Amino acid sequence: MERKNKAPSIKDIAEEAGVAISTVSNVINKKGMVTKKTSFKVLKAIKKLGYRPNIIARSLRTKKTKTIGVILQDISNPFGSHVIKGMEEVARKRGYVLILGCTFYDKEEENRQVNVLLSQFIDGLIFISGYDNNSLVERIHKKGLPVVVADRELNNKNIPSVLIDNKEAMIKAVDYLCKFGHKNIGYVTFGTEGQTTTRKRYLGYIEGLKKNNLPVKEEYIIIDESLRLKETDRTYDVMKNFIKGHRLPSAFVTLSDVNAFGLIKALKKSGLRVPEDISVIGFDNVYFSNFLDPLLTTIKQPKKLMGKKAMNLLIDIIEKKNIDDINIKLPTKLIIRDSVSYPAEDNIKI
Amino acid sequence: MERKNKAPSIKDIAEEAGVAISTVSNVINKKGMVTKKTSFKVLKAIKKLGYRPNIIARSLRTKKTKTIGVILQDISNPFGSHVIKGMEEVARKRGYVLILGCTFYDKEEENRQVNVLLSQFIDGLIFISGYDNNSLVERIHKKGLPVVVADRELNNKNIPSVLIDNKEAMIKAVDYLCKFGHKNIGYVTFGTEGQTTTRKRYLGYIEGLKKNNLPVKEEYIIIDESLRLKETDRTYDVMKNFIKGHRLPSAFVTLSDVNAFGLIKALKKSGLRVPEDISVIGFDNVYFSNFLDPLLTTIKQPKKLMGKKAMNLLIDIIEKKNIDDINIKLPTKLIIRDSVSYPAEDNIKI
DNA sequence: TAATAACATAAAAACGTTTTTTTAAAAGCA
DNA sequence: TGCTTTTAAAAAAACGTTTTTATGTTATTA
Repeated sequence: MERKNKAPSIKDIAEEAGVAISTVSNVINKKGMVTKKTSFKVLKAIKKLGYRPNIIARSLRTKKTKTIGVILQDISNPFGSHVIKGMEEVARKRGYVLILGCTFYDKEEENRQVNVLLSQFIDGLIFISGYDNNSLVERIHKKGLPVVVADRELNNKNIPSVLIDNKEAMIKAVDYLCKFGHKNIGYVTFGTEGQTTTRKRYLGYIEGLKKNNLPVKEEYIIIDESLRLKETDRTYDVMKNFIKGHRLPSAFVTLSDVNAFGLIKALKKSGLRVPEDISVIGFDNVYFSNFLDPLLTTIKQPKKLMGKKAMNLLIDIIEKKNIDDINIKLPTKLIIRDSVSYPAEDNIKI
Repeated sequence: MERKNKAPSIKDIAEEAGVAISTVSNVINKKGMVTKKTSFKVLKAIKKLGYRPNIIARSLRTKKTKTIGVILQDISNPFGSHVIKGMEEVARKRGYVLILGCTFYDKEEENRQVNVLLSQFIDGLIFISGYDNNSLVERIHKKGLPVVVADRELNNKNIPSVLIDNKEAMIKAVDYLCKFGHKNIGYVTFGTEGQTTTRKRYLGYIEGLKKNNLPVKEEYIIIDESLRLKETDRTYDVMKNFIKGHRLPSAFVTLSDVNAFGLIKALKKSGLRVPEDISVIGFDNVYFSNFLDPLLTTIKQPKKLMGKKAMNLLIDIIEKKNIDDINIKLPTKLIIRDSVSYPAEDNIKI
């Protein structure tokens, strides 16, 4: 009397409807020729048994999984989470599913993740803001797996990408400070190599100074690898320390908003006012930039849009749609708020 | 002369090594009996051809996909992204892969997502902070698919869950304000029904007042459904508006930190000081709570831990490990910073 | 030494689809 | 009518694994 409660298969439907398996398949996929009458019978059986195609079996046969892998460094970072948000939205709407892998800034982990995902499991891969592991991405690309790189500049223009112009954006930031008459502009970053974003932004900072006929002063450039991980916390610690005993510039540019947050906290705790004593400008326009005190002046990156564009591009490639440009460049914008003002008397020292 | 560049299959390995397919399988899975010698031959062939098992085919046979679905409302929310971070970490370490679905607070979307994931595709499902769609989760549970609910209280204690005690936590917040002598304590939330978190926290607020012999004053309770989406922005707008023309309490409790951020901005823009004029207490201990001005006093939720616990619980269930308790309760903690002080003269009105 | 047990491997079946091939019936045409 | 073409459906093959069953050695035992 007992009955196995297995999910019905296409075979069960075929039996129930009294037709062949292939006919059921044809009905499901609207392929081949099948009369209204048989189609109806099949549809009825499907409904009756509550049948759902097994996507694993389907994938095995079609070699398509409708699954897209996304590898990024840290999902809890506000930049990353907004990019993912855009990706997820597009994937879902286009019938794909998104699988997420975080590398936590670990190069080995990046390799491992790629290997996991590459096991003939995903239809395509998006790399977002990993290391400049050109060889890794190129290996995948050569293998024939559709891949898109987001927020990272590759030399190989054959690899599809979605980017902003980090250098140009950073020049904008420096220009803006110069308009206020700042002559001593510091820079806070966790590195100038490794990732194209950090490198290009640093280059933009340097070029911005040159463009405005300002000398590069090493003493105002803080490069600290340890900021990478707990970005805001560490920036606070490092800058708190830096502030005592160092000459300070009249303004700081930071690699990203989260660094700016830490910097501003450090400045305030040291008795300095922002922007009256020191101006600060961020990068990213993270949501909370607009709730800090002072509201943070920053460079806006279209985070969610970047995610959407990257996902659309990838799926277009997977589905062999016509594509005009595989290297998409997104605009940035200076968001003027309250953290920049005129320089105080030159070069404060506590 | 042309050669198909297909990935090698187990069959190719068998041929290369001169053994049967089943033997190769046994070597790969360390099952059955196979001599060192054959094993070596097989391993050599695997290496030579760069063979990797096709997980789709494996899944079809074993009925295990090593894939876990996670449904949450919004990945860009700092609470959600930290929970996911914890989940991803555990999943990865235990050999699973995480697929992500966002519902954006849309009940229909929630249903759709579940249906997508349920197509015999995932080994288990984690629901985090969705609507009180008891029936939905129970349907899944009854179907036999391992499921864990995080950050949401269900009546049915047979369904595994990982939670905090929202009510008790909120009472702590009210208690703390009362210790400072606050008699008029307001509450800001986007709803008191729908999600258990919002309901329980509201109940905690009410019970906290009672416990401290304070009357519930409707005039100080702001419930605004629109806060749900752009939480901080909307809270700012709504509270900015509320502040003019209303009597204000001497302190506010908020549903979550992101609401507190908006509230504080609104208070400041209205010329009020926090905490000198009005005290504010948040909920979540989002990373940026520690960089606001003033640093936000708040209730800490172990976000990442919640993600880890939920994922571990789910995988334990999937792998039929021994489990002592399927309803895990995580501790909360009051984090004392700078946004709470003694009440100013009673009841400010601008 | 012959029967049996243990071991190592091979062969075949199964998972649930899609795709290709085959078959049978109906329709079209000279 | 008899032959070809078209149409609809069935049957079989294939996808790449794991699992079950079968087979042939070698070792063990009486």
